[in-house]
Amino acid sequence: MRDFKHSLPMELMRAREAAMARFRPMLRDHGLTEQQWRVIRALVDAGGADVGELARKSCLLAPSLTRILQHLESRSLIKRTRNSTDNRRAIISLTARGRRLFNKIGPRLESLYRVIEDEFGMERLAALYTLLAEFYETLRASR
Amino acid sequence: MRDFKHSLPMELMRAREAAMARFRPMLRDHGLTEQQWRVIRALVDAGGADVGELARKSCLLAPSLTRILQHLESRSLIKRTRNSTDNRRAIISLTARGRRLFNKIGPRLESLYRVIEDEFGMERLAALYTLLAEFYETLRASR
DNA sequence: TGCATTTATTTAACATGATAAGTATTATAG
DNA sequence: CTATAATACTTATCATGTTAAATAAATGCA
Repeated sequence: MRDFKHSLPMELMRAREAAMARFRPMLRDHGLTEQQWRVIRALVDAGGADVGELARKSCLLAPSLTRILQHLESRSLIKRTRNSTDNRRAIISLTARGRRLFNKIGPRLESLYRVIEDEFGMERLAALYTLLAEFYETLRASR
Repeated sequence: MRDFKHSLPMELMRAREAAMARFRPMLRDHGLTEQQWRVIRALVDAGGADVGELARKSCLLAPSLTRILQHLESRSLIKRTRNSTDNRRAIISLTARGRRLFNKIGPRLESLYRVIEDEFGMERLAALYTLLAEFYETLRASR
């Protein structure tokens, strides 16, 4: 049997964890989890979205997102609007406070990211991105 | 700012999730989570280890591992022994039942893994492994 | 020896991951 | 129209992720 150390899901996890270890402390300093940050960032990117779209963009399962949105709403970082044509959908968007928080944290995370770029090299990083995207698409396509 | 879709941690997570989606149903059929399986597999690989070593090999945080070991022990899949020279350490090993479960599930997961190899290609898979390992080492080294 | 320090593991508290089931609203076949 | 199915969330439940603190045993050193 293939060596345990070469389990692909575990290698992907270790790589991800190595990266997140760089970002997590700063998010924590601002009272955010990495998942909460993903939601905020997805909202900046989309500028308002329903829960389903947000779940896809932030790679979160719907039940997790429900809880996260409750947290973010209680901190007044997001707000909910009703879609008048479809009352099942709740349209989520950032509050001014949410945008301010993004503007404060975003650049700092970007600079941490650039450190990784420098250490690992842009070319190899680009190669990694490409392989990851291809891997994802390959497995999705043949599902 | 860099496009949200190109967040490295998220790409790593998506790729991992795409792979795990193939494996998880079969593990679930046998009442195992992916983390429980990682522990069992690490124990087969090591043939008995203390909790710290097991945490490293299975990429689990100690508190998670503590709970997982309680579950596995209650199902009689693992057993604990005391290390006579250091009473802090608990030596964990598989029971006969644990080994039987591994022998039943292991080959089936292997064949699922080979499907992925076929779909994505051994060469690209090897390239991905290499990049992931290098990425992990790079970030670890400069921590 | 005696005691502060380190190491190994567990417990606690809160947040998310994963699956199934529930609820409300919209779409659709008959 | 209207019963029924599909859609969009939400709730519930159990397991794990993450951090901090607690516990207990081993080590180091005055």
